[in-house]
Amino acid sequence: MSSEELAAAAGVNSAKLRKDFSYLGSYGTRGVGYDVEYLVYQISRELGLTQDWPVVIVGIGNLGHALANYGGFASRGFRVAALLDADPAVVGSSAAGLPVRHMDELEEIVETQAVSIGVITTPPGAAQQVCDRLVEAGVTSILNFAPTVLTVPDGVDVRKVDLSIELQILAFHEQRKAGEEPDRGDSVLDRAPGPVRAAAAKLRRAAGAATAAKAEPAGKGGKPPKGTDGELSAVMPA
Amino acid sequence: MSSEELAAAAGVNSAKLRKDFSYLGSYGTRGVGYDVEYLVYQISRELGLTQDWPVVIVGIGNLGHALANYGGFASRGFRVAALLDADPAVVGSSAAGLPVRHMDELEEIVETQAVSIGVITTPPGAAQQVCDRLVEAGVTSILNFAPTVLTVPDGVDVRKVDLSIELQILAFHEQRKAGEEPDRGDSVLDRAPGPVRAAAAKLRRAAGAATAAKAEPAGKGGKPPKGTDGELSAVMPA
DNA sequence: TAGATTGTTAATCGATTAACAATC
DNA sequence: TAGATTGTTAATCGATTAACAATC
Repeated sequence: MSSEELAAAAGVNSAKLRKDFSYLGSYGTRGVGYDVEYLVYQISRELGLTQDWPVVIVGIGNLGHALANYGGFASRGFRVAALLDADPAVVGSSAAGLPVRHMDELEEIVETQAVSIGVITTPPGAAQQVCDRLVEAGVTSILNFAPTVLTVPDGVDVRKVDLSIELQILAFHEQRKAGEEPDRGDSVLDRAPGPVRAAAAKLRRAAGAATAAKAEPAGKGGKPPKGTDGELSAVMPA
Repeated sequence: MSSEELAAAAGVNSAKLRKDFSYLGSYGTRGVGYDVEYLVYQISRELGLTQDWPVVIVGIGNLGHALANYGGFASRGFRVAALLDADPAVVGSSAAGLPVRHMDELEEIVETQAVSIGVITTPPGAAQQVCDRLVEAGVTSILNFAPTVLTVPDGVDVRKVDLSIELQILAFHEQRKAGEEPDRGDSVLDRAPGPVRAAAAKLRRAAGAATAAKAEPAGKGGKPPKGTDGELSAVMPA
């Protein structure tokens, strides 16, 4: 398949696609194109998706359960090495066919199964303590679903998942839809500088058959800079 | 507080911070700085976080439960208007203090409570059908947790949450850590072009006291382009 | 008024893309 | 060999940042 076809399918520029691929190596054939299966394998390998990654999930409430059952993990090479909880009422139950084990077994599990990634789905109050214990046991990457910022020593990676962020992005666009004029004629945004105009265009596409204009009261104080209409293109994804 | 102080706290450049703020309006005072409380209010308003956003959650399994209980929603102005499920065994139970209602009540709920945002936490097989029904009922923004790509008409926004993406990012860095030389001296990356060097530096920071080098077998075929060491800076966040 | 800091312009930097030599 | 398409260079475009006039 040619870079042109791949780029069309992915919705990107073909030169960019070729340049990005070139960072991984030289996996195409001039005059022919790319072998898709081979390409997928090479990218997967570079991303670490061909490896087996044992993970422990700590805190088996609803979210812990949901993650244990999540099909997307297994298909990307993540294997649940153990489900752990500190609550004796939960320990011994099972989720996704695995027994919930006690936190005290953490160290042994991490060591014997060479676990380097831990997932925290505890209540916020317990998260830092669990995190410290994971790190102490030898875990060097932590995925945190608890709404707390975790402190870790150098050499440990933490990523925080905020389940409401995507909802906030939707609400932002929803708010803009409500403010859109049903009339699709010229707008001050068409005369705005490049990035603002692009963002406005995307917005219009998204808004489609515009919803009824619900007037939003103008904020007190301060007027938006000329030609931007208070556009948040710089901080909000389309 | 001055843009300099705010920028230091946020870890960004102060000129960028002022420029970004200027897209929203003129909320600072020359010679003085920014009134933080006022600024927070203005940004929140622009992002739509000062509005009340009623949402429906469809599919009350573990993930639906977890989201219904998620504290981050309420604090950002999201109000659960209803929990819905098609399974009679689940309808009538309660989650987060709310009753689970039957899918058939969807249309009435969306209309009477002016719901414009729907959250889908059903199994993948049911997601498109649920999505169609939400759209039909008048929902114009959909947050999809089911591992399926949804098709929607123009004017409807969809965002898909893949719970394994952050885990994949951690695994990517974990893989790089394992390949890092404990010796922190010069590396081919220090002679690489700008973006690659920057990514390498970030990686080193993250890796901290390097973990023991676990040799990763080189992939068959194709060698990385000169000076990049197969770096994925273009596609992977730090 | 003198000092401080914003909002914005202009310069710089980096990322994207057009163009093309290399080569299948 | 002629046609096609990669991998990469150079040009373009856009985003970041330094600098500074405006002004509190």
